[in-house]
Amino acid sequence: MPVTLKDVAERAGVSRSAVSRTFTDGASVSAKMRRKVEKAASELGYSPNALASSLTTGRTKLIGLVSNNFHNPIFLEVFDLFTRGLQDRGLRPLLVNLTNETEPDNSVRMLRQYSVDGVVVASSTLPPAFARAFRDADIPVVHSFGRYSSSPQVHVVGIDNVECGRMAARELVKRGYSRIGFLGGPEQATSTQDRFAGFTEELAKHPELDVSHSYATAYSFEAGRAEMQRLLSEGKPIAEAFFCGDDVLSIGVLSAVQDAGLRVPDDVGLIGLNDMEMAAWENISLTTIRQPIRQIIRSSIELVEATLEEPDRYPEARLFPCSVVERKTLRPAP
Amino acid sequence: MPVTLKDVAERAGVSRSAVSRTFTDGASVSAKMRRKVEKAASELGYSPNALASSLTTGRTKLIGLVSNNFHNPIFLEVFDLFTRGLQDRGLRPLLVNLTNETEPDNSVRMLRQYSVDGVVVASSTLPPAFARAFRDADIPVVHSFGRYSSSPQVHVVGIDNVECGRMAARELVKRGYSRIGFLGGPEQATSTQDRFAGFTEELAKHPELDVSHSYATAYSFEAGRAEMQRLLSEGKPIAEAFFCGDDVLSIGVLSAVQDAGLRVPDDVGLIGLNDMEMAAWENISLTTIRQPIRQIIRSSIELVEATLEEPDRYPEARLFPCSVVERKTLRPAP
DNA sequence: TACCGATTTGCAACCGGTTGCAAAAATGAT
DNA sequence: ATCATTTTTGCAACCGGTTGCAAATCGGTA
Repeated sequence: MPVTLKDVAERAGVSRSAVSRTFTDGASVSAKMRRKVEKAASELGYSPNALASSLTTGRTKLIGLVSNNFHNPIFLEVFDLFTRGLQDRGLRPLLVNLTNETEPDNSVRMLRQYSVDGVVVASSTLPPAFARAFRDADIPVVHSFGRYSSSPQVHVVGIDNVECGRMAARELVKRGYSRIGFLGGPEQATSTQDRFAGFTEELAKHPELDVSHSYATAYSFEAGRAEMQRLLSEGKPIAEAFFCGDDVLSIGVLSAVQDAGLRVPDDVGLIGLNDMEMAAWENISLTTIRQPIRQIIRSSIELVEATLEEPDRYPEARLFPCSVVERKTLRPAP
Repeated sequence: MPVTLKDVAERAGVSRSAVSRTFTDGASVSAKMRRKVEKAASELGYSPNALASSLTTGRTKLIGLVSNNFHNPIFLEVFDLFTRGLQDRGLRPLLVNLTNETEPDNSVRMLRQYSVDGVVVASSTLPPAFARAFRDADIPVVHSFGRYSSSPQVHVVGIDNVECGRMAARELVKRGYSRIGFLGGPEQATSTQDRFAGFTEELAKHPELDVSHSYATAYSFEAGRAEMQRLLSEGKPIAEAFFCGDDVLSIGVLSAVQDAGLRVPDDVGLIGLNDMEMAAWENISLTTIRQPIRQIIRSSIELVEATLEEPDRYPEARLFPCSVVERKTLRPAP
């Protein structure tokens, strides 16, 4: 039913190769030939089959976009930026939802079956081994928001989560809090682990402080809210200020705190991470650490594209600096 | 480099057809043959090339997922449900981000080039003609959240937006508001138009009421906030209660109202539409009309799958009922 | 053992394109 | 007009699979 190369060739009275050449740029076709073919093609409404051509060219222009975070609103922006960015370069995002799955095997097999040119793993929770599985299958891969390592085995683009942990700690210390809490995302998430590591490392310089920590089960509003409710219900006094693993957690925490009749920042201080759109809303006004999402995604796309050209490119880590955005959920420094 | 059918056939000492058959279910292969082939295949790490086979079978299992709403958090859930649902059925979502584009031509061409088996248009703003362009190109299509019509030309799954408009109007009348406002999404969006139509139709029964309307430029927090700020800055008294086109708009409106020092629901009443997760947050507690997202998406997937089997299936509209969820942004009925 | 029908297997053509190579046509110089 | 050179074109093989058909094998029965 659909019109093929052969149909166009017959209509134009030329060989199939001629038609193929007019649709591949850089090929040698005379102006006259091109006109003939284009006329026939447009009369028939022909457009070349990308998958058939991928068989011989070895390029599908498909990029696997693998993520496991479909509950954090920041990821809507992540998907928006990734899909737009890829489209603008003529690449097609094949979306893989990894919810409830932590082994790479299925995704690797599936994306190999579809001959994707490359893969972007967009996740701050999956371990480096996950992205490595793609490289081991000879699929170019970039891990966005992944764990930084001084000797990365795959390309990583993101932030230095350990440094962010330190940054949050310094901010809380500066403001004179003495009972300080870490309320992280899932304990298995690499970003949680790294932020916690930096946080405690920095606070170890201040042994007089009382430091506690706990974990939410996910990077989501509900999980943050539930974890704070649990802390409050234990009856023990909670920390004066918390570094929450992520803005959406912070906002959940905020709602639990307010429900309990406590005031922010007077009774409880909060600092988040991400600077999502909502953090700036008037009735939230979350003090947070800004993660430069747009730059990370742009750079990820550039890197994956470069890796398509040069598959054996030496693994690289690209880190972008974060900074504190001061709003209204931490008390001022004394 | 990657291992092909031929490699496996040679290793197992059988014909290529034999290998092909062991990997297509329903084909005639003896147990002995199957064992031989599977052994060779697993030794070589073979997995069949889905795109090559699509050439002869005519099925790619790719489904185009087309959307233009990457700013409304509800769509993160929409993408989550769609991708999971499609994956569970062995279908692969090829995501198309339509931001800033309203013509279907590019998407149709691109998705035809990739031989998608079907398309889901997930958008409450695009007109029926958009989805029709896919059907005109002989691509099975389902329009999710699209405009209902008594004689649909393509499959539509969603809600009766006109009825939702009526429902909101009845709710506001019931509570005794006399100055009533409609604050919709973009004026071109079909959902905005339909909700407004139902809303005014119902209010026409109460000529004593003072009804006004205005539009935000997008279904987003910022747009809702900006539009309410504009209304407030005009100096004229604003309505006592608003039907906002969508929850995320309502929340933007809410923040502008609170910034202005007004109290909800005492000074201003709000009713939204969607019942997104955030609407239930304690510090928002939005009274809203619940749209059954999960059912709509599940049904859309079932319908698109059915249409793959039966491309000439008669166009169908599937509508799901909505209901008011009462929280704290409307005053109680007198 | 010979014969019959049912299964299983391989051959070869095909899906919709691309591309190396050699033949054909066009171009330019003399 | 001739010839050398460059450009354009078609042939045919190939990409990685599938499938109709006929030949080969199998199992059972007479």
